[in-house]
Amino acid sequence: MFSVDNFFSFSPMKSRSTLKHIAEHLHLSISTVSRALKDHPDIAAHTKQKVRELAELIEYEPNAFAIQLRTNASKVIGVIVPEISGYFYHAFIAGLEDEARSWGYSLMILQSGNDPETESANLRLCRMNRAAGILVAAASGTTDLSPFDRTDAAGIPVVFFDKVPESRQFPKVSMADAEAGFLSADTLISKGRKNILALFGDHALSITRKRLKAFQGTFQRHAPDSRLTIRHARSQQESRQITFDAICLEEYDAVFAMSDEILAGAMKAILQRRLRIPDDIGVLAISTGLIPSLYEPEISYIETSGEKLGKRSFEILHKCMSKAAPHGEFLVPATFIEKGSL
Amino acid sequence: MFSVDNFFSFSPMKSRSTLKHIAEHLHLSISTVSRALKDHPDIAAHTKQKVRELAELIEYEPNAFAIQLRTNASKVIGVIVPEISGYFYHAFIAGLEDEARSWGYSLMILQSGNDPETESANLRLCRMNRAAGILVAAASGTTDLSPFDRTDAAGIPVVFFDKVPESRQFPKVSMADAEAGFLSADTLISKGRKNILALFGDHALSITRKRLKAFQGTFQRHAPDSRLTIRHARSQQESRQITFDAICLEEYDAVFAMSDEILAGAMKAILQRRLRIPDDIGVLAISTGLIPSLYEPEISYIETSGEKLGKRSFEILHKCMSKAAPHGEFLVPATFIEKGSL
DNA sequence: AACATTATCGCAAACCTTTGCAATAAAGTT
DNA sequence: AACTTTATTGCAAAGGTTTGCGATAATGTT
Repeated sequence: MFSVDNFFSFSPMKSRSTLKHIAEHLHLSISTVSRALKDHPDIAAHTKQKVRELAELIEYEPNAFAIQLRTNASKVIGVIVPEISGYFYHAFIAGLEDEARSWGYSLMILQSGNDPETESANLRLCRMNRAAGILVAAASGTTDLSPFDRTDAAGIPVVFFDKVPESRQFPKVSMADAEAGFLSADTLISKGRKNILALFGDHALSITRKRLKAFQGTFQRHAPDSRLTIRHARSQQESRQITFDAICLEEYDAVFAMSDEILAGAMKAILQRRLRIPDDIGVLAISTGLIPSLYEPEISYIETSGEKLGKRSFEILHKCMSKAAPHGEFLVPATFIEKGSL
Repeated sequence: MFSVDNFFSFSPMKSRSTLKHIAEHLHLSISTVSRALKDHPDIAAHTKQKVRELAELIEYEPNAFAIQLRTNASKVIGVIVPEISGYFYHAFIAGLEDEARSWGYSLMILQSGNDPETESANLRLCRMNRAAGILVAAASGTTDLSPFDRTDAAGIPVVFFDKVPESRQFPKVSMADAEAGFLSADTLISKGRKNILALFGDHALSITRKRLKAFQGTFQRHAPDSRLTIRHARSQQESRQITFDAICLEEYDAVFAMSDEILAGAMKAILQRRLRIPDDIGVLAISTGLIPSLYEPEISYIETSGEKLGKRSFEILHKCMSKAAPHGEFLVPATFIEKGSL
């Protein structure tokens, strides 16, 4: 019938493997070829056979651009994060990619660098590429939500995660911060820790306030006689300094760190003072899990899994994309992972 | 002339802002509008003015699909890595994104999970999406390079990074492993360490062999009287066990870890034995930088920066995309970062 | 006044695929 | 024999943009 050679002699390889070429060499119409390849019932079995054979032979691969133009939809999900690196987002992205791939979607990753302007430009990119949906961890400076409105109006669902704005307009998925705070306090109480240095992040951040509120509330309710020393740190260095000063001044039962960054700082101070864990001092953190696994003994922690958040976020976004618009805020539960530090 | 209202009354917002609509409402042809928007000299100044105004008013955003179909090229770079998370790749991706964005490119991130089949599928995805170029950290099981050939034949440049195959066909960019090995040895020697426990990864990996060879060679040449204990570990746990056993049996000057994972294991053993750094024992690692910064004192390390590798990789790929095909292997230099552990 | 130049702009094809509908031929039904 | 079904395939439009070339009118040149 035909060989690879004489096919290619007609059209030299150069990505010229289109429906049209298959059609020409089989003396069929483009539409027939198109239907044959997607197993349309209208097409005769022997025709399908021939088409499939040639398609395989010349390694036909559909042109995504044409399909996307025709259907005006892509299988790409835009992801906008302040930074890819750092303690948290890469885990999120990994989990998200896993889930997305199993549904046939790919990820388009954009960093905002915490700059609302870049964020807006990235959003525009997603619109131009007709992303199927967008996941956003808002830049800390973002107050104007109109760029997101525009995206939403263009029919591209937007779901916020982790750093979510106040607005109730968009679906949001975040860690169960209150639960994590509660669980932290509960764990410390049940381990009999009474005199605790509790390190939190920037008080301006809602995540800090949520965790702190639940943490304090739980102590007041279930162990009002405990001694709680609350401190706030805005960086690893600050956390270290605060911890060091504190443990030099006084003996604590335990140190609690509300995040990986804070934990890293606190651990430095503890290592510097050469305190024994858990005998001299107990340690508990809210964490993604990597950092706690680096010490000896490993640090017990309340897990706020980036992977899980990623998977969950995709689920919510996926619902949004299939017209069944969910609404409100969704929480990824926190769980206690026991290691040897308490 | 016209108002927003009566424009929208004609065509209700629904992402219907195309060149065609601008043309109709301005009684111009599509081509004129297209040219006006890209400041083509053929178009009269006042026409450009009007077009731009309306375009802005209705928030015109070009349809990327149509452009890509027309030009058969996208501004997307495919990135295939074994895993996004882990000690290294997220830093790479972050650096790459930074550089790519400044050139107007976006990233499409795919995980292979170290599975050659998934890798091949991801490659196909990149082809279908006519990626402008592809960066690949090969899955460890990948031996058949034909999927990459096919991509290359389709006119999409492929550049390998980090995990690079033996083949000399594709450009490769990787860390200067030999240099890192040399630098490590040199640093240990110049700090006067004589009895060293040196921990390396899986000997089957080329990265291990390169670093080890340079490391050993340097000692033989510059400090042949040193006592080197070489050990191989395939995981954090193994590294820890090996280190623990070793430092229980004998007193070492220093511990050297050839990677973050190995370092993490070694540090656990050191912490467990409560050895003082750097007095009881010195520590040096080849690392990305995050892990060493978590201990007290921070660990000195030879930096193999994922960010830098990302930026460099983009540069090489960028050259490939502009027909100036570079060739061979490119190395990102390693530098010594001094902290307090030696 | 006849011609050449310049400034603007529109036509139409091309990129590749999908899909409603029409067309054709073969087979079955009365 | 006239008719309806069924099976198979093709036509053509649509999706939005880019671009070579042709068209028109206005201006400049001899």
